[in-house]
Amino acid sequence: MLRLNRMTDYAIVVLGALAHRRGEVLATAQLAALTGLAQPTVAKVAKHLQAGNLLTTRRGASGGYVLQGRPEDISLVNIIEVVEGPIAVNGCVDGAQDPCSVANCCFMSNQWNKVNSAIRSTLEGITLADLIDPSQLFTAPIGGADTSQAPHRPDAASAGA
Amino acid sequence: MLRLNRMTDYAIVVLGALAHRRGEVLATAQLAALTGLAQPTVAKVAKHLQAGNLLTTRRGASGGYVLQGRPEDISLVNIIEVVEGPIAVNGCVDGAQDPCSVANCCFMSNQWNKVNSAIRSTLEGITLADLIDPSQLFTAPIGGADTSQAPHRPDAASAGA
DNA sequence: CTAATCAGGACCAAATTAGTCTTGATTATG
DNA sequence: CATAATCAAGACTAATTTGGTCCTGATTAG
Repeated sequence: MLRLNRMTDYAIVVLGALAHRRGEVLATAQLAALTGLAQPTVAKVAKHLQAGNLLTTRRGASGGYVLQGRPEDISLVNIIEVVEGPIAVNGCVDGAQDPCSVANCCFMSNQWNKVNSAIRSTLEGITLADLIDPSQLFTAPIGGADTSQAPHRPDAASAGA
Repeated sequence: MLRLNRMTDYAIVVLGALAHRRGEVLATAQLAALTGLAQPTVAKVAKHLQAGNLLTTRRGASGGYVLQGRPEDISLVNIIEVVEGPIAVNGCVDGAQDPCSVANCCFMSNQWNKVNSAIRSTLEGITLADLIDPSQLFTAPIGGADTSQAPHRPDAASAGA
């Protein structure tokens, strides 16, 4: 437990693909092929990332997405907060989305804030560059049959067929 | 996001109450009164904690629960893992309850394990004693009207009435 | 013996999450 | 200029998870 959303996982995989092809404009279809995710899912994730300025967009024919900034400069906190909102172990920490309603939050609030910022700074120290191991990443050609190394593919069957 | 279960919050509050009355045997009814939680909820949480050896039990009339061990020796990881199961930011880390099905888990698995153990060791350094501030804790008498300082009370209305 | 209390689940309801689909705006290309 | 490709935005549905309640049985003090 203490899980990340699956969407966050997806986001990281998508960012990984973009990082790998730095500078290239990749459309959702290409990203879907690279990551093994379904195309609508890629689109949904990309929307979040776009809104969070983690990638830039080019609309229209031959449009797509480009990673914004260097992988070493994108921290896990960054990605998580763009996709899931502020990190908050419970409703008692500052910035929680559905704050604990008791008083100005309960008496433990102060302690929880410490816990939260401890976790936060841990995640801040980890970057996209750390997460992706370029030597193993996305070795399959676009549209290739071998997407078997792609992570998290709930729709792996259709992707593989 | 990256939230704890509410049950974990409850567990901590319950443990806090037991820590405050160290040595005393407290029944679910008393714990409910102290914490402002509903009695069945206390019972449910206590069951978990009992199974995880975080508290000892005395059955029968005038039975109840006692904290097992010192608050300084009970870490947050301890509590979380007893209530929620192993800490796992996603299905790619060792010990996850619903492991990612791809290969022996995806190529990022190794990185995720690092992230996970970073978080884990952060939480390992925080104890029950750190979380509860004895000076403000559970000042209301048992059954007293003033439970307004108790945290997380979805059923606050009934508790206060 | 009786009443109080924990043990262990089953069960239901509500909230959240994941995933799909539709419609509309934008732009490269011929 | 027409067309096709592509992103934008969000509505909608289905599945899963979580939270909370309740019931039945075992244990034990008085």
